[in-house]
Amino acid sequence: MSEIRVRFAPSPTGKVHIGNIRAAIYNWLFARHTGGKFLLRVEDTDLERSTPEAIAVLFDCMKWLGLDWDEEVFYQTKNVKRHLEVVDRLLESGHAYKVEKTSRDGKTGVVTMFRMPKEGVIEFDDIVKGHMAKKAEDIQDFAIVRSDGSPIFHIANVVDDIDQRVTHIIRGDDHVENTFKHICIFRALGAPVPKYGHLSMIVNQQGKPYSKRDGAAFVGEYREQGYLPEALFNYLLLLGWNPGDDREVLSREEMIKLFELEKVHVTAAMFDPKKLAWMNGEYVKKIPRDEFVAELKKRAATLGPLPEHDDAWWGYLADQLQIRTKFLNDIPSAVRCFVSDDLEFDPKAVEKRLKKPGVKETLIDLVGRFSKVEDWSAPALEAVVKELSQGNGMGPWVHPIRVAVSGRGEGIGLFEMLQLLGREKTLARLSAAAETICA
RNA sequence: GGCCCCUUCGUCUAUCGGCUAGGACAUCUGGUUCUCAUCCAGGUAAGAGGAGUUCGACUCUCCUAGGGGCUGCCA
Repeated sequence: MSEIRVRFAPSPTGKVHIGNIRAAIYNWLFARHTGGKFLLRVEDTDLERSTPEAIAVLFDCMKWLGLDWDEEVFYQTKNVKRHLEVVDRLLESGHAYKVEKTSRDGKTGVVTMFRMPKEGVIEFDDIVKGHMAKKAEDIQDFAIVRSDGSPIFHIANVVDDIDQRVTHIIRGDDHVENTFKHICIFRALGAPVPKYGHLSMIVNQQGKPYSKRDGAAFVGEYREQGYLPEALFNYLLLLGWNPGDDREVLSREEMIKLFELEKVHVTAAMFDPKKLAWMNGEYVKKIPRDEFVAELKKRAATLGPLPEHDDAWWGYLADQLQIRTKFLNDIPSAVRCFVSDDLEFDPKAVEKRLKKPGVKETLIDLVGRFSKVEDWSAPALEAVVKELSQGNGMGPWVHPIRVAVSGRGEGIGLFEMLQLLGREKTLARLSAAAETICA
């Protein structure tokens, strides 16, 4: 059997780091591309942090991004007995020994150490970094069982990989040194050594590993901020890989078809929130209209009860809004004027557009003209203002109207806005602004 | 300190010895437009430094500098 089996093996801490999830993405794509299996192993040996809630967060993030896994979830804590059996074998074969040690924090006890070869070179061909070699003498013996009898990462990780029949280990760059050690364990156990691929880190502007101090570092934060999972997925994928041509926005199918581990970059990549934001906008534009309408209603509803409108009305609003929405979280403020009569007036816009001489008269005049419009539609309303402007630009009318009816200086096309608002609200708001706000 | 790895526009990157060094984001200019956004056209901007190999080097080799990782009874 030469079936490819990869795994994502996070320790659940309640948050999923973007660098970590990128490793999951690469593993997943590699498995899907090669027709192999993508396994999930929960390294839950830290009982303090590995709560059911933390594990739920992990599953949730993966589902959100569409990272589905094959076979049952493997829990590391359930394999402790195996880990210790294997350590016994290592002890018997002389590959491990017990010794009394004092730890950094002053605890003294007997730990089990793995005996590293004392000479020779340990080497492997890393799928992304190329040939790697290190003299065995440069690596110290290392602990595999704590003085309290619990297995340590190195042994647990290797034994689990053997038990899960993992063929390719794709993980973070920070594990390269461990890999030299782990290869020695595989060999001592007579187990086949898997292939390795080490992924570079995602770094901040200073070139240091990207952390929460640099901005949103966890998947959940992007979700809360209204990023689309497809955009985050696509962006993270591009941070260290590209299809070899100019394509950047890729469908999941294209990603699977094109992804090759050999083409993953060795160098660390700086996280650029601006490009992620751009990509999010690209994906927002791609949302099918009916889905966007549903999203629109859902988010508009956070402002209060939705006004009664037919599907055509919502569809029209969605058409106007979708191309100028970068983040779904921007929707509430953009639709506030349609959902609520309690407008939030932007002081700057009010100052600039309403508190000017003559504006009051203009608005009152417009109320008169608009009330005579029979067909309350964007083109008809535009015709009214066009006539007033006599080809000199509609700015002097358009801007005050916009602020008067929406409270804001920007938004969807004004006449589309008025059409959506309807005659009654438009006239009422124009009059109200003229009476109470204008100088 | 020791060991391992890395180095093309501000950022993500293309280039697998022929380069007038291409694309995207960001930025700037112009156009469209009632604002914002979209869209369209265009501009600025890069091979860390030094040797070598070669007819020819961003691409290969070496050195230097700079950066990162690891050096736990963490994972």
